[in-house]
Amino acid sequence: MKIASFNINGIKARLPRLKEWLEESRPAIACLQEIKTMDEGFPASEFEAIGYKAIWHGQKSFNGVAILADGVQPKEIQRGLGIDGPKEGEGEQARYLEAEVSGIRVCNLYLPNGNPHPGPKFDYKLAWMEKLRERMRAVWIEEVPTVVLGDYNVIPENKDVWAPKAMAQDALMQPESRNAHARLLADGWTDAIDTLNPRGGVWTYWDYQAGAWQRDHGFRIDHLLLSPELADRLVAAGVDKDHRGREKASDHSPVWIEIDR
DNA sequence: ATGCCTAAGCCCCTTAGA
Repeated sequence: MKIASFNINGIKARLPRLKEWLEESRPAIACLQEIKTMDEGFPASEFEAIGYKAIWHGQKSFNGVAILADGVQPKEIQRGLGIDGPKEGEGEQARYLEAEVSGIRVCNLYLPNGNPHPGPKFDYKLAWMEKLRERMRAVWIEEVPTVVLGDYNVIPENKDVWAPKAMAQDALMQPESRNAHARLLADGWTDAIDTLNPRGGVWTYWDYQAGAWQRDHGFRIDHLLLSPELADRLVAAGVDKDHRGREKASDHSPVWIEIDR
């Protein structure tokens, strides 16, 4: 059974590519980030037509997350983490959606980028990570097979970026960001890609600018963290790298795990 | 030191991304 995460950077602009990927790789569960549409604009019928049922949490212009499942309706558990955005009075951003699908708890997230650093957006990122940790701890004690996946916007270690020096000032790899991420792992969660690729050098994102894709200047910021109940069933993990090189591609590639049963 | 590139909005420039 394949479970995937894909930051698609706009569901309207990406729809042909997204459907192509779903039909080619046929994940049982597909979590999307940055759908960049309000709830009304979500193309649910397009996914129904190829056998996927969905739940989604949209927002105007930015952010937005969705969970698709092959032939079954995801059962929503929670949306949002109860934390307001960094601008005065904007309310909560659409960055978190949790569901149960086929006996698996699926927590789909789009973590704040946090640039520029330092500043209110960086503070928001760190506060969001604390909220996420609280939620992960609450799910952990339920002892259900759980995957917490999505665009974490954190480069965990120097082996996860093409040139640490080039990114040194970026919010994605500040010590505070890394420490907050390390605390999640220290709670016991298993980073699926890292466990199977301990030497690093695996990228999930390549910038649109400066020929980053052609030069393979990427980094790893999309992660799948597994609870012990699911880590025991992990058989493979990978990145659908070739999708980054296609026409009208997202700047992220899909990442996935294969689990037993 | 800066732009590089892309998506969306209410719109031919700004905001946001990472």
